[in-house]
Amino acid sequence: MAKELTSRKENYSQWYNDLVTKADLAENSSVRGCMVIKPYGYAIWEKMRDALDKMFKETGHVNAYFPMMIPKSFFSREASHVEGFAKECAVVTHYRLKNAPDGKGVVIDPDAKLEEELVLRPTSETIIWNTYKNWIQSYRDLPILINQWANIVRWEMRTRLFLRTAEFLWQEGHTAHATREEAIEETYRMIEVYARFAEDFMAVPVIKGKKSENERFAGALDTFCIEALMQDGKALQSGTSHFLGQNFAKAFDVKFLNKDGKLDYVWATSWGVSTRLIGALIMAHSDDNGLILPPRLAPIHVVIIPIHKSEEQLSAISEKAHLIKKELESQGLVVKYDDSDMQKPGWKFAQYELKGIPVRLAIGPRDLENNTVEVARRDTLEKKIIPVNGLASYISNLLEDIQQTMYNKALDFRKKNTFKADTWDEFKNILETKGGFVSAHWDGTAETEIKIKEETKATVRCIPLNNQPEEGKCIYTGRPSQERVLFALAY
RNA sequence: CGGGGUGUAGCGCAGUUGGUUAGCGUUCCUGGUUUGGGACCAGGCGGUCGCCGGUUCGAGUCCGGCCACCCCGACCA
Repeated sequence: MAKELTSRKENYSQWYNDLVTKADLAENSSVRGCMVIKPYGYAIWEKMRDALDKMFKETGHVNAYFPMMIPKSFFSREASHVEGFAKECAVVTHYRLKNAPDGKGVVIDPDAKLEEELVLRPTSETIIWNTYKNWIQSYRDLPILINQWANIVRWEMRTRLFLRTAEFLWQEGHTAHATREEAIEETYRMIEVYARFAEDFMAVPVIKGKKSENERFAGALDTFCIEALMQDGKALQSGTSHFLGQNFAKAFDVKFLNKDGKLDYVWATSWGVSTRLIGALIMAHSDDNGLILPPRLAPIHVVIIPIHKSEEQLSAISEKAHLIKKELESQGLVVKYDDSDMQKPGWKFAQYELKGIPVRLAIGPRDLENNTVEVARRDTLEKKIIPVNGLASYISNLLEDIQQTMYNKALDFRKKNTFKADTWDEFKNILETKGGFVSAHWDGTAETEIKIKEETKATVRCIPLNNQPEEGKCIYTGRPSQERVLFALAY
């Protein structure tokens, strides 16, 4: 119906772009590669942020804030970290503008050159570990369990709204521990938190796994991730948790006195999810009519639309609608009653479907007579006439059902699009014809992964955490392998 | 940074070998009729044709330069 939306079949990425802009989530800004997150898109982010923040607090973390600008020299401390980010750093070199000599506009004041350039954070490990150094002296100061909600700048070549932009919002947790075991435990704990969030709130099933050497975070010993499958068969990395070992402690000389009175370097983790999750949410669930939002992240749960001919009818309907609204709100739901006379009901139906509001109620003269409402659920587009009596409990059950149905549908999709490949031909064939996750043996070397990537564009998304050991041969080199890993084309 | 493409009203586009006052759809505004799946009629607002220069009696149109954006690659959450 949505006459303005490109269909997924016709052009998946155009569909995505159309959807993001037409559902009013975000738009491109006048700064190349940077997006404006519009109120509706930001409302979804706020829901995500609130849920995650609560989960972080429940696992013992506190929030803090570190500066956006980081002295350039900090980046040269940890070698692999620099290498990972050097190519995408924006650098502040001056601190003053002045009027142009010709009177047209302003120019950079050459006299205001910074002694040391500042880098807009692509991530905050360096500034944070430079700070932690001053906070940590003994094991009694540990652990430090801090999270920050912040913006990040990474100068990307090609950008797409939410999926990859030059600036984006995220949270980054940075923890410091006395022992290796404790840090590793924290790394696992947080990947679990992310997986739980993705599945319980976003209704997106994810594979928890470990990254290959190629895909690992620059500066980490191990990177764990959650990977989700999108409707076009491509994987999207949706969250990462890194075990940083003592790399940053060594780079920033952060030592503590342990119980035995000996100096040791501190163990670290970092973990993050970003506004990219909104991209995952869109691509996992939505259809050709528009967004489909899981109730637990929908900014508005229920929209009520009156259908009337006369003013008298409208006021009678409004009266009933307000009662229903109040009752639903008392159950903690966010309800919008759209009695605006600007658009016809049909237009509103299409509009709220585009915006992905989980439940729509329509009330017309017939309903008034019968004391009913028409209930439409967004995920299946099913419509039912329901008595007003007991409506509130019906709706709250319905929202639960929608949440669950969406998850099941996404899980089913992933199952149907996860394949095993045992030969190189099979492997290539699946990637070319079907997409999805391909479970295959791999010899574990970076060289082989790179070769496979060159020939198929697919990468090792992760080595699943719940993997069963299995003797096999690498799909590419034939060398022995102990377990299957997941390959996919990725965003 | 390579290859391709596009810049004309808020959005989507047309504009012929150079020729009057630059047009169509949509959105928007006004009034009226409508309202159970994207209504209709009438009237109206809205433009430095990406920018700079050149050719010409005359440039959206031809020439030169620049800029921006999009798509495909390399790079990445």
